Amino acid sequence: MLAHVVPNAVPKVDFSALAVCRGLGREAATNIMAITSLQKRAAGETIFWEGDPADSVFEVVKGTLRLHKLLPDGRRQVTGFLCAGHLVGLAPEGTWVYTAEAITEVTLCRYRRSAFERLIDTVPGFARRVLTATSHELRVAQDQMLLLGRKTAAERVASFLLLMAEQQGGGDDAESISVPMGRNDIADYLGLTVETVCRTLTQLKRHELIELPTHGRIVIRDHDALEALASGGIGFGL
Amino acid sequence: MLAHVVPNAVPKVDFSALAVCRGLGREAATNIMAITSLQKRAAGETIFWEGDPADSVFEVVKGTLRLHKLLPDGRRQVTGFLCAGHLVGLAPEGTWVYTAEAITEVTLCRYRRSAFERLIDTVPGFARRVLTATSHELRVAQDQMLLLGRKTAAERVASFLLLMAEQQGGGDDAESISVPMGRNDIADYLGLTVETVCRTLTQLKRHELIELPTHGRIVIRDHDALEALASGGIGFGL
DNA sequence: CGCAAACTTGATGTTGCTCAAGCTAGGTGG
DNA sequence: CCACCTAGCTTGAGCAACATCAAGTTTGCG
Repeated sequence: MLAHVVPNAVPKVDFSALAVCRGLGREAATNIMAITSLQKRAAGETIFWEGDPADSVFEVVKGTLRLHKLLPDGRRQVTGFLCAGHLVGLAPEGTWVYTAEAITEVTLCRYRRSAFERLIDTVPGFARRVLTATSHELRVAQDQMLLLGRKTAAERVASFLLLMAEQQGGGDDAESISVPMGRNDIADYLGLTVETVCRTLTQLKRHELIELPTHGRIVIRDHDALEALASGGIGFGL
Repeated sequence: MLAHVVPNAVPKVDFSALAVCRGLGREAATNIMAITSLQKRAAGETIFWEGDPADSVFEVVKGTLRLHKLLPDGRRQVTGFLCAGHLVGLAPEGTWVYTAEAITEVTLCRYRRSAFERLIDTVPGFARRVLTATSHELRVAQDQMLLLGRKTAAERVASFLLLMAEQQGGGDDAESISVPMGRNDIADYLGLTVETVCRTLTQLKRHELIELPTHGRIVIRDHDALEALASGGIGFGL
């Protein structure tokens, strides 16, 4: 309907499929659609920078985003990867507290923050949905704190692979998962270096827990062993 | 020690001073007070365990809580310290995702979750307040991810001291901050060992950035230097 | 005053980082 | 269509930061 399309024309999108709309009535969904605009960004583009004024809320419609924070000397921590259905910018801070970049080509749905906040106050059930989403992010962040503070390199990589597998809602055996982010991104997400991530993946391959068929794809051969490894169980000499 | 107290029987607590009430009208505050119960816990007591069913929301009224997660082999990550005014248990998960323990003697205000959720849906502005609080937790968690993933031991300890100082809303010079948690807790919060925390504190003392007058108290002598250190600036040979 | 728990300090060990060098895949231009 | 070229990936050797192990030392409490 009133959805503004910026900057590239984006073909038919089913607005009622947007995550923010799920479970809401037709009228509420219409309210939301009325304040959206769609954007398409190429892989590698920056959506916003840490420190910039934040007047929008984004929903990822398609593709994958990477969020990160920097130290003055350039050390980087990736705080999360967002795939379709995730919201970013819910915090009522005045400025962004991380930088967001597109890993793949990305389609975003943008809401003006002020309008979004009005919805929170007026649409029944909407606040609960947003609160649930934020709480889930917080829970994930706490799991990541355990990983970063206390897990070994092998445990971190195993945890990451399982997280990716789960996100892609796979069955259990012989999952082939898509890994759109580069080794550098994985390393900065896990608090390791590229080299350590590579070496660990190679080891996992050698032990036949995974396969590395092509760039951007990893096959999980032994889900159970990865789980055991991820939570600090058996070591496999890793 | 499990002093379960009916609200009205505890005259000394000013309910309208509870964090959840701030900014709400008299009627809303009355609604909230009607669903509370007060608890007092001794230092060292566990409030709830990771994995236990979570049917409550707690507000810390007095004292300090410690939240942590465990790996099967006992490695521990402290995910946060909560002092007066903080809420815990907002996530709509069925079970607790961390363990909460009292560091000092603690006074808690307990809300039944179902009643709390009804407030979210019915009291104007309440959902926003809760969402704001949760978003803030998330922001803090992301800062901690940067710390755990990318900062050196000295940077972590400096960051921690500044965080404590800020929480106690001090002025800038010669702050004496209260550090109720033990070295072990600090270590598990920062992803270090007790020994490393001790050594680093000793070094900071040697360089006259801090003083260690008594247990449970630290004096910040050079706030600026600590800030520089915390964000990876100058090294001070640390 | 004595005791246990927490803290501090020292000596040694190991994980993951740094630096350095190939390797591979995918994209580009001839 | 193929050769080249570059960015990203992989592997290796040596090293440093922090962990581990092992004593002391202090503190607070009974």
